[in-house]
Amino acid sequence: MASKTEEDRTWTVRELADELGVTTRTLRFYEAEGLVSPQRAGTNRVYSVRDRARLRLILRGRRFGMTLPECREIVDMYNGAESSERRQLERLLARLDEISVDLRARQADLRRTLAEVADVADQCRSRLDELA
Amino acid sequence: MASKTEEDRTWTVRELADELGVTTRTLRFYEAEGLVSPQRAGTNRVYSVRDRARLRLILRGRRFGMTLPECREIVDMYNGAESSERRQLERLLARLDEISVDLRARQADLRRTLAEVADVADQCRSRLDELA
DNA sequence: GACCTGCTTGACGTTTACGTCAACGTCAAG
DNA sequence: CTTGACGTTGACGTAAACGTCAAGCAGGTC
Repeated sequence: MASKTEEDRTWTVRELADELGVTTRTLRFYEAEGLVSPQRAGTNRVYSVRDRARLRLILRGRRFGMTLPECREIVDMYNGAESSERRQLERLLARLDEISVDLRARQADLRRTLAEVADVADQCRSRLDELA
Repeated sequence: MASKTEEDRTWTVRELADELGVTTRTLRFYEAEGLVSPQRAGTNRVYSVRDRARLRLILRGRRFGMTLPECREIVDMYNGAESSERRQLERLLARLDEISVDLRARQADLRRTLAEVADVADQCRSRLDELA
């Protein structure tokens, strides 16, 4: 029996756009750029759970300042992990390593930034104390 | 005696651009946008240690996907911490709090991303093992 | 004094990532 | 059967963040 769980849920453009916090234009644009390929019900777009997952990945990439081509590279990789070509898998692993190096650098950068922000806040509080 | 340490070092546009990994155009653009205001030796720009610090902050912001206006807000705050107006300091503190909340969210986001990347890498390795 | 190097200021071009119409199809409700 | 609500595809517009000339000055050198 095909269990009809949330796996089968679908979304219209508007529904998904609203949920993801973007406009329908954005979703259509991403499709035109080949970042997602939702099914169609006649002429209308029907987004699947997988489509939604891809889009979430893309949007996260965007929040980190990645360009759309970069985002595409990432999402393409995610479903490339089921590849069966040895060569391909090795390239993927190498790329994943590069990415995680970059992400770790960003983490460190973030930590420093947070420390600095806290520092400035402390200076503020000191000044405020002086004024009291 | 004015100790002539590194505090007094200055840079030309090119020197600083090269060091920061941007073009001179970028530095001039940032100046036109009011993000930095280097001194002049005659007509030529002379960047100070402080200018450099501001620029590093701005560029870090950019790496995190902030817009230039957002970057400006940040750098302006950094030297606004020496303000003496109570009202101003309180506003600053509030804003700093917002920022650190945002940064923490990004941290969490980054952690998730790193975990996922590691996960995909594991899947890759599994597949490679199967192929052996 | 010609030449080169490095700086200057415009001014216009370009790319990215969408926004914003316009014009049209479609399906259920009244 | 018409009226919305929601969808569709172009096509053109736009803001941000620079890139890319062009034209010119300033100072050192051969």
